[in-house]
Amino acid sequence: MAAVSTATHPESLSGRERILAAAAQRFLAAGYVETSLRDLAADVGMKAGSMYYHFESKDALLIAVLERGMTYMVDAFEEVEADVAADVTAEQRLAAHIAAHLRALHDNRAFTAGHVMLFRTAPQAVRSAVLPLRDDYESSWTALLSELLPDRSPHDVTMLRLGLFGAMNASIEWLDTGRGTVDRFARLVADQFWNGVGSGASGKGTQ
Amino acid sequence: MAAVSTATHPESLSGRERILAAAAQRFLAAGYVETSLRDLAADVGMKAGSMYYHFESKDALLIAVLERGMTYMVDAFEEVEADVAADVTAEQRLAAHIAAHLRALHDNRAFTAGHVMLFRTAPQAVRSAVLPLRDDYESSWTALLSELLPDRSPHDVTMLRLGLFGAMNASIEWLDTGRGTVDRFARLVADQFWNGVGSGASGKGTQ
DNA sequence: AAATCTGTCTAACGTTTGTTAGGTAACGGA
DNA sequence: TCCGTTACCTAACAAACGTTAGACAGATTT
Repeated sequence: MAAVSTATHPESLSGRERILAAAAQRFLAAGYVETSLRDLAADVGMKAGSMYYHFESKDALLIAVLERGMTYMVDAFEEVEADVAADVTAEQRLAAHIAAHLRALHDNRAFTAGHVMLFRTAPQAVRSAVLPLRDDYESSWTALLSELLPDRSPHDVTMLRLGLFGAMNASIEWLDTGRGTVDRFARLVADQFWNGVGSGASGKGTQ
Repeated sequence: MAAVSTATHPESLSGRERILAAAAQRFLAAGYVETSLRDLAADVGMKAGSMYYHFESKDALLIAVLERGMTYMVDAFEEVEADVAADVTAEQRLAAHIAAHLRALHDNRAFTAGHVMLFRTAPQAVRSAVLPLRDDYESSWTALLSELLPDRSPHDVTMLRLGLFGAMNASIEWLDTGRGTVDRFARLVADQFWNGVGSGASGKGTQ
């Protein structure tokens, strides 16, 4: 499990943690290149040069942010696998994972959403540094979906996973944070993904 | 630095068009800020200053790219509405729109995918310039889904649309271009969205 | 032939950027 | 008391950026 929630007591954190939290927020809001180290330093009450005591470069700072973001996601996935009862249906198990993914995404928005938004355009060196963790998470999901959908080809499973990721991850662009909202969207996605939207009866039963 | 392969007949296009095409490609591949006007000029065999004869600023160039991208999408939508037969089922009509969206997305990848990837992080002035066109497209889809899913609340319809957009648009990050691949993914998305993935019979009937 | 328009180039400007070298105050252990 | 470590600051560096003004060749128009 990773570090503490930075949201509450910013002044009690070490310099390194404060930089990390501010960086995640600014990177997500404004993008990596458009965030200057001078602005970032001002956020935590430092001067730009001082941050090189904590991070060896701007790229290293981004790597730390992206890695923490992905760690949150991996932890959330494993937690569900550990907690889920043995007798749940496939639909329930999938719904639990969808809810966990979306909660992790919005709870530590700066880091996790940062990862989703920034990975693609990050410098090559940064991408390959973060890739292993990312691959871990993706293959966890692939394994899960393969197990739940035994009749589907591996190729279909991959595409379904990518489609599901797209639907969930895009929510960071429009979904207002708030547990109620996130959980509601999670139920909608899970129901839609499993039962579709066309059948007259939309599984509102689990309300 | 290496020059980018410009579309088909680069030398037959006007200077303005060549700049536009190269900009769309570079913006998508590398991002807006990380693309310099000097690199861009080199792509079309010019010097940076010369491009100010065609565009009044870098922002104006981005606006032109984003607007063209969204225009492609709007056109694709209207074309389906015009062509679709009167007696098709709701599922078929939706499938046609999904296929059209995905085809438009991948056919003019530089512009349309550019729009999807770049809008969120574009400078405020750019975003508000492109917003009207974007809103047009989104409300077309909202209207369509409301009509196809009369039992759903407007709020659910909006969320379903956003989820569907997320699933489709994320494909520009991983789907290898190629008509066959795109159409196959379109069928998968349409079937999954309408019928879900849980029912033992996965509507492979339309193969 | 003269004048105008078109499309490009050169050369520079002011600004901002990531990064580094060297300094300094506070503090804890020997 | 001396020493080393921790955590910051100051000041500067070279490079890259968007943008502009002015010049210039070729075509087109008058």
